Amino acid sequence: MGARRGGARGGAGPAGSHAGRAARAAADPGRGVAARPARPGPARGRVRASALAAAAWRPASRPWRPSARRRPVQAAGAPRPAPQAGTRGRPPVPVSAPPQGLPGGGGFAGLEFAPEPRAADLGASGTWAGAAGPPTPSAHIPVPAQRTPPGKARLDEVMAAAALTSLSTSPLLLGAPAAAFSTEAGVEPWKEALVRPPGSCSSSSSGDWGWDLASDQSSPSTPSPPLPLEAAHFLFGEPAPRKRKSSAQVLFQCLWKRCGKVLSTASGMQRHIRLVHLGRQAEAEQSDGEEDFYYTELDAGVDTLTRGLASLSPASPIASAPPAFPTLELPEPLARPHVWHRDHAYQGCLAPVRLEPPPTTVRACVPALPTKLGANPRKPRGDAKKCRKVYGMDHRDLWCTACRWKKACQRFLD
DNA sequence: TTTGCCGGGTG
DNA sequence: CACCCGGCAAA
Ligand SMILES: [Zn+2]
Repeated sequence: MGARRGGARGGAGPAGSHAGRAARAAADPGRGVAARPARPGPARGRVRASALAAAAWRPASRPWRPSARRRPVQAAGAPRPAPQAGTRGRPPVPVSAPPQGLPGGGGFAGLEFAPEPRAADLGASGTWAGAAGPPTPSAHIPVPAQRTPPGKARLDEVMAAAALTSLSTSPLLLGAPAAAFSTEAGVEPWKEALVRPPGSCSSSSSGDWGWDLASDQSSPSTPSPPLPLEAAHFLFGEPAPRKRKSSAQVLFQCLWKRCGKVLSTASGMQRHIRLVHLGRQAEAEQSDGEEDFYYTELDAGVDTLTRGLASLSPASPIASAPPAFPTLELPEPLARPHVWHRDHAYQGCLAPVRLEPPPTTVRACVPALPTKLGANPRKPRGDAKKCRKVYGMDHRDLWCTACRWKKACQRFLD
């Protein structure tokens, strides 16, 4: 029936607002996407950023998936139509433009001012240059081999014993992760995200995809959330995580973002995490158990490991898994690094893909539940905060396209 | 109340 | 197709 969609909810925008998008659309020549000023105020250059982002985002394979390319990408000096008087229930948002919220040279601003050339540049390189671009990581598994001071990777045998002692301590799931977040992500996550220039995504270096907020290079001591939450979730949600490991050999895998390091001893792993990721001085005895969160154990020789690897292979037949949930896909990307790259060219390399082993492992288990739930129509609802929550209603232009369209978020998948 | 997003619209 | 939003259920 619709028809009523004149947009203009009691909201506000009298003038052009009226036909919500209609107006905008008309006034919006080149742009299609981030054209949304999100609020009556004139949106500075901000748009450009998201424009780029949106323009490039493209899930590998997902529901309703918007096709990769949207309209022609923005016109250079396109004056933003601005108005768009909150067609939405933009309630109490008299706030001022976000930009000013930050210090002059502040992160957010950085992007906004991105000079056109830059933008164009990016667009180009981000999109295709990837091909000729950096060989990137081995295009396979996240190779750690990047930093990790080769120096002090030794005394682990020694500490093993000590570490084992503290190993038993149950992880303080509340403490560790929470703390990690509060450190920086506390206030303005979006800012942080933007701070990192889009270019850095494809920063040749070694495998720098996915989230790389302030993780390593910037501040080793301030661990950006690797995936503690997830880890926790699966640790608990899992029906029978560790079944029989008595006979099987057990390995320990680092869950840190793109580390995935596998060690044979828990202590070794703990030390690894403490040193490399937590930035602490490896003193096993002082371990508060936080490390426990950043690694998981694998059943070598058993499905866990096997499967994990399997899904990493280009030919991974995720088909086997129940179609209930969007499994973690990466067959394509892996097969064709180029495409892969393109994916990341979007929105300041937020968090599109996490094709690391850890999550994989998790995934392998989760879907097991829904098998029977096939009848269940509705998905449980993601646990992660989505664009809306993260960026807020103001800054809507920072949301991923999906979110803007009220679709399932693509950037922060569950 | 807010958030996430399905389903269904529009051009 | 891109884009938007009503409206519901979960949080
Ligand atoms: Zn989103």
